[in-house]
Amino acid sequence: MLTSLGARRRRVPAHQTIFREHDQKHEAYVVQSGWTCIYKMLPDGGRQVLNFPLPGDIVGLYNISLAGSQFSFESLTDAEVSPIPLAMIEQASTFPNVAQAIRWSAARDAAIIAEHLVNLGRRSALVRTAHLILETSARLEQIGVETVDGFDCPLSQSWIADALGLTAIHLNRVLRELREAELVTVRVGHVTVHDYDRLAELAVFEADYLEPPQRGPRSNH
Amino acid sequence: MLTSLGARRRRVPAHQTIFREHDQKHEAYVVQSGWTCIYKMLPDGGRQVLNFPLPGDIVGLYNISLAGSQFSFESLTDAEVSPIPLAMIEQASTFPNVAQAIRWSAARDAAIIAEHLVNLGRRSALVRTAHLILETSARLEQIGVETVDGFDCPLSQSWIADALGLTAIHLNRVLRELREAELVTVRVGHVTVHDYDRLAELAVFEADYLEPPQRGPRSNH
DNA sequence: CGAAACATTGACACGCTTCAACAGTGGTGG
DNA sequence: CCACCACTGTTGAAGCGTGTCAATGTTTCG
Repeated sequence: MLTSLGARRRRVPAHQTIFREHDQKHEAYVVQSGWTCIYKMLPDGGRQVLNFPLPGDIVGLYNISLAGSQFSFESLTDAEVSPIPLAMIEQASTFPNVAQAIRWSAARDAAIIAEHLVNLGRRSALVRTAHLILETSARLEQIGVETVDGFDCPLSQSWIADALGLTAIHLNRVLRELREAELVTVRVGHVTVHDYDRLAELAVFEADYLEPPQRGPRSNH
Repeated sequence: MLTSLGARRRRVPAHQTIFREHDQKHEAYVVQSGWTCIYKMLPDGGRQVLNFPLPGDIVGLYNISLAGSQFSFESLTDAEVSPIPLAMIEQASTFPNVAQAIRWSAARDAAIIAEHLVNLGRRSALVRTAHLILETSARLEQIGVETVDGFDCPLSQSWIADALGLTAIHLNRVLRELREAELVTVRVGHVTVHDYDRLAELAVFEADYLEPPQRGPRSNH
């Protein structure tokens, strides 16, 4: 598991920046506990959240290949992260398991961000809000969180809105609509899913892009 | 150079699908010539373009780490692509130069798609159209195309609109606006840049995310 | 307790989509 | 060779989804 990559653990209080856009080359991190966020700021003060990395996710893998970081990384709750030495990534090949784990993580991140792109480009506010909720639910389930009727979620409406490319005000209205349709209720620290099936139908949600590759019969080669 | 990765070259006529979303595990490709496109389709017929891979770009690197492809890959013009054997990617570590090149390509792709996410989430239609034009110009310049006053560009307004999350109709109006502001003219096969500086100012365009890492003094480690 | 962050609601404006119509262009087959 | 068709581009009018501005309630936390 990737969570075993980091020998050191660093405790990070809530709402602290771990690295910032345009920072010089530096380490990658594995999130060990807590909720975090990667985002880009615009000159006009706008903010676009790229993803909410959860425990087990690697952040900043590509910082080592670019001149500087392309986004900021911040804790949303109290969290723990483990720095991954640059050398381990550049020489990951000598540890095939590590190399495989890193490739899988990178592939999954790319798939998530691509899905977010589809979300912003081609889905209505209602549908993409539903989609993000379901994606988050599926990711939590993958790391062992019980999500049958919902899940604890520390995200404020501002953060969710910044991930969905909406204003917080409009997101609030969208959440009301989802609540009044008895699909899902998003409250301070908790998301309650009332009707998973109808929610998934609304969001046209397919979780396949989050799943690890099949361990079954290998393809031809 | 990555363009030397592929021993075989495959000619592909315009508007041909090279691989499709949900296809089983298969090879990655290096684009050798021509314009191509990666996109995802929605059940309602909507289409979101993720990127327009150009010569030198690697496509489908992550297909090998996921159960199936997450997007479709198609030629927009007559093109040439070189398949990269799966084995070469999985054992890239034994060829440090190849491993480094692949990491760099993956990092750049991630940076481009993240920038597209910001584009869709937080910029107006006018600004993000300008941004895409400038990004394309910068990428062409990197591969040796002369772009001082513009560049040849086979993209139809439909394709551009599907990359920007707009309708083709609205994109048409946006292009008219850019033309009437004497910033840039987008025509059938050619983009003419009238005033690069004002266009870059409008788009708040910073090309740093496209640049290779500095070869200068290394950071501390 | 007080302050700051977060959530909620209303009214209004505007950007983008939708629907509809038509022109230009290139390719194809009769 | 030309008529036709599919695709692309262009324009107008109207509707609606989302943003903006403003105000108030609510929760959290020092």
